[in-house]
Amino acid sequence: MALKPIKQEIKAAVDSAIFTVKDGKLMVLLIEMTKKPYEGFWALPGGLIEQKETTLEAAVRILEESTGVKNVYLEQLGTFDAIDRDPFARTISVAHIALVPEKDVALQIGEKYADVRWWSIEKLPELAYDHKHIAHVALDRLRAKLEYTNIVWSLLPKEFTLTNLQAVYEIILGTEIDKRNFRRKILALKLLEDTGRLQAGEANRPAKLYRFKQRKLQYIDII
Amino acid sequence: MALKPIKQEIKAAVDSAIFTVKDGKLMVLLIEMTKKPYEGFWALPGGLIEQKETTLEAAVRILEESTGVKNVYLEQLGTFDAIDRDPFARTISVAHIALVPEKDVALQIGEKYADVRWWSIEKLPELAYDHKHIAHVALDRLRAKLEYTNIVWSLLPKEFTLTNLQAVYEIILGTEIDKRNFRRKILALKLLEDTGRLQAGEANRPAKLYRFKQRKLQYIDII
DNA sequence: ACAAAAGTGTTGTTACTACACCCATGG
DNA sequence: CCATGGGTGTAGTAACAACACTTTTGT
Repeated sequence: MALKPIKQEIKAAVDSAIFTVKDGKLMVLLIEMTKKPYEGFWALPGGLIEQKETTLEAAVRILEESTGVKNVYLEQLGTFDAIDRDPFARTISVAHIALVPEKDVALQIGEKYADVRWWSIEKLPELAYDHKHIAHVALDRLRAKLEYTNIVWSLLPKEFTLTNLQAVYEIILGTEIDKRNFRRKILALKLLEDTGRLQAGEANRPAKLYRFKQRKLQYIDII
Repeated sequence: MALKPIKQEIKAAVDSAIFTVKDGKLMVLLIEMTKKPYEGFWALPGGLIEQKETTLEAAVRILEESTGVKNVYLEQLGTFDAIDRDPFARTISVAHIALVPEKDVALQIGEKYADVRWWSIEKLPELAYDHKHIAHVALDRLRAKLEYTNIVWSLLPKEFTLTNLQAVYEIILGTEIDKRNFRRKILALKLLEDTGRLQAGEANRPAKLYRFKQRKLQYIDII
């Protein structure tokens, strides 16, 4: 398509903002880097894409390498390509968002990293490349999408109480929600079904367990 | 970031879905290709990105080359990277959406194309590569964004009547809207201001001319 | 005077917010 | 019997949909 053939020396990478809710906080997974000039910095898990894989496949691969999880929610966030975003080479990064239920995760410290762990999005360490920017855009997208889709399912175990669900909304949005109004609204959406079972073992009245009717992305009809 | 250095042979391109409203229809700009195997096919304007430009800069450049317009609304749509999307080489395409007011455009048939023209999105010709898919995703995004942002400004001239504005909504959304409800709602958003002037020369009562207070993207508060 | 588009209000319905008490269980 | 979180209803307000006639201009 180009008028004159252009000799491109551009690399294509993926980076993933992997979120979970843990200890009452929204967390993002970061890896600690070993190479200069970013030794000691943290970064979103990522890597170059291989010749015969799509960016989504690369994101799936990298997600499994760092967390051991499969079959989680994953979507493309966007492509970040500031010319100097990577000091080593001109690299464009196709960023993704992944959402995982905390208990599914078994963190794996790859040989190329110093460390891998969850960080609260409220206090992130210094990040390599443009990853602070990517993380910020990812968080905005997550918050927005919570409002008009059913993505929360991807952060919750198969069965959960309405209080669990409300807590996830409150944590991500950073707001308090009235319990009665929340329940009326979420049930009116007909996304959930009652499992007929109760949560046992707590020192209080047992809560009903619900599940999502569909564990895949649905847009909520605002009209 | 990669464990072993990977020899990548991946090219990075941009493609743009350039929309306008013309003759009461939503149109997209296509170029007719000259090279095999896509000779005679139409495609979204695009090209490889250059070493020292960002994808957004490349999209701006290509937009100006094909339409002569500058300073129009342009946003990244997403990256399309199916492995076999381009039969010549592994190419990932960062697709963009551009919105232009029809009267600003002076189409320019570049030397590398057989033809350039507007096509109604209702009846597109056969498209090269995965451009049918990209065009479809672009249209979905445009429709969605019409609902929660003020992007319409980018399709209208500086001054316009409320009827003009309503027509653009109806054309893009493909629905009819009640005139009274539409006016009440759009004015309540406080995005418009009355210019104090009237449209003259029509064989009917002259309509007030309005303009957007801000000609840049704003999100509409749903709350 | 006629055609053509501009402009304008009301009513019924539905969704949203704010708010406080009783219930079932474990210890 | 007490502490803990689970569960429920109502009233006032705001937003929305549906609907028809009068006004101003050019010809």
